[in-house]
Amino acid sequence: MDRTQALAALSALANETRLDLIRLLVPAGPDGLPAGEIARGLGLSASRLSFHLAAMEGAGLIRSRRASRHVIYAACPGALGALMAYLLRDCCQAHPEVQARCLHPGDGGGD
Amino acid sequence: MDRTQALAALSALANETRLDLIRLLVPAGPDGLPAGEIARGLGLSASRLSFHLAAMEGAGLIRSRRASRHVIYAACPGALGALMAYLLRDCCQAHPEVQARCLHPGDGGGD
DNA sequence: TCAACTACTCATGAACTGTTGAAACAACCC
DNA sequence: GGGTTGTTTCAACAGTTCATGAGTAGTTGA
Repeated sequence: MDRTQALAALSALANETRLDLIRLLVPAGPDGLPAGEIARGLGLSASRLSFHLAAMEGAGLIRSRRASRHVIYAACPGALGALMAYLLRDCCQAHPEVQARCLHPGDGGGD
Repeated sequence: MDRTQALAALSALANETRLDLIRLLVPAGPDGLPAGEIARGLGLSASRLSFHLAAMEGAGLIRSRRASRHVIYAACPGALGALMAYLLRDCCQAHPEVQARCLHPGDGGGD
């Protein structure tokens, strides 16, 4: 993942609705969920959901496929992991405290 | 780290200038760097730098202290780690593929 | 006190983001 | 074909973000 992709992914995630979207899609796994079900699950209008899904897909964090009249969306766990790897390694140069706090969030004081 | 803090941190990081800022400040460690040196290092005007520093500090990703006529800024590695822990655990529910790609970015195919 | 230095604040305008509702498109069933 | 369901696109609007430049405030040494 390069800087441009990381910025796109961060921009995509920096939104409450889209964070909810990830939280819903990640556990759904590769089978994903149809747009209508996502809209009902999050209480969003169709056009609003479509806007946010497009933003997420444009950033490479989710992917879509058509299944008859439904469009199924699924998270791309690899892209999410790659973003975190970018933040950890490229941005923070694998700083030990960042890494420790990331892996063991309960430890240590508040920074 | 709760959702509101995570959104603030993601919004702060979703900007090229501020990503550069982190990249500069993390290796500088707890000693940090004075604003003027950061401005020279990144080639930013004083007001533009101040705007972005305030955004980062508001999100809790950096902290400042006054040292005579200088203001010194330093990264908060704990906050960066906490953001990643939030993404990994709360958002992705510690999804194994996300975690694996985060820790071993070289492995596996493109997602 | 003054000048020099360092950093911040503020107003402005351009560009971007996100919500809404209407319209359009696509696939299905009768 | 006509109606129904599922989804996307579009235009309009409000709100936010960001770059710029001018002005302001705090610190230091003469």
